[in-house]
Amino acid sequence: MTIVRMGYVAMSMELKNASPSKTMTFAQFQKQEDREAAIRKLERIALENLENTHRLLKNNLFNDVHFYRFSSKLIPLATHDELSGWDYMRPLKGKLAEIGSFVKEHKMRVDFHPDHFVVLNSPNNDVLINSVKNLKMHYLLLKGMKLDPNHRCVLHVGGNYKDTEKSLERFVTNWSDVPRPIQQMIMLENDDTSFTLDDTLYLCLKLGIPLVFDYHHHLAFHREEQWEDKWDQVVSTWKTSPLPVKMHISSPKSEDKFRHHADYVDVDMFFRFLNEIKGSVPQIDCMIEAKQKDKSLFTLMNEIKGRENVEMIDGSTFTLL
DNA sequence: GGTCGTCAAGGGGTG
DNA sequence: CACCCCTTGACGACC
Repeated sequence: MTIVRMGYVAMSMELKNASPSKTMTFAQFQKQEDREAAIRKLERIALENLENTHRLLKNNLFNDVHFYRFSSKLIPLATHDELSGWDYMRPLKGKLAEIGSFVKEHKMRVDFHPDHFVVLNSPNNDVLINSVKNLKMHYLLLKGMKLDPNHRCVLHVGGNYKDTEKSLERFVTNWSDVPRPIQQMIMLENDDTSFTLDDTLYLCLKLGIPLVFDYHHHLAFHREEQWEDKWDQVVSTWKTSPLPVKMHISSPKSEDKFRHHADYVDVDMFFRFLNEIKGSVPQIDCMIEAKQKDKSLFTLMNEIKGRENVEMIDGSTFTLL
């Protein structure tokens, strides 16, 4: 028996005018004559993004959804070089605390997926420094929400640079330059071009990092490894985590665009995975990465309802018998 | 009111 | 090395 809890990413296809990712480009910022006024504008945008995030969380509660990935674009230009003196957290404190209490009150799981230019295994030191800076922003956001930052940020391993082994070892070397509190915030995910489940598992076991298994990525990119043989080890990377095992679920757009995410999740593909791991963990949290976001979650739940080895708990959670 | 090029940020692949 | 692609949502210039 395993409890399965579904979540979705950042934005809603059903709630209107609720973007948590509004932005201002650096070009626009520079065009403003009055720098202080331009910074106030950035702050207004960030606050609006947080207000919409709060609306989305309330909407999630209404729809029985308790697992959600925040946008990583909440604060435009937060870590841009030209804005280094800006205390972007100051105007957001109140709203962040409010969001945090809401999350805790309703026992929701929330996390982040920083953008792809956060690369911890880069051979370029500036890239590493900027990556840590960006992760620090995520850390401060979680602290502002008064949430335990442990295992709230999922990352890819990074670049392969045509040498998997060296690139994995560079991850290990660079890892020691990452401050401890930020290390503890991180989870790693197998990707679809550079690092397989085996590669990622090597780092996770060596460095004590939880592994977020992406089933679609694994089908798109693997060597000889069978994921079923590795599953127990994947689960073991979560031993020290206060949170349930997490995975990503999505479906290929088409045969020739296999890596691209489809609008919805293929329920049969999902159950091929679930039936294999059923009973191996008390609970698993599945993050849906589909173009139709929350809409694909609701559609999938409707399809799941009809299956025989399923007992519904609520609109986004079920027991797999 | 709708469409399309552009945007801070990295890396992969091709020629 | 030059160039375009990936991926993402939103902005804003333009029609």
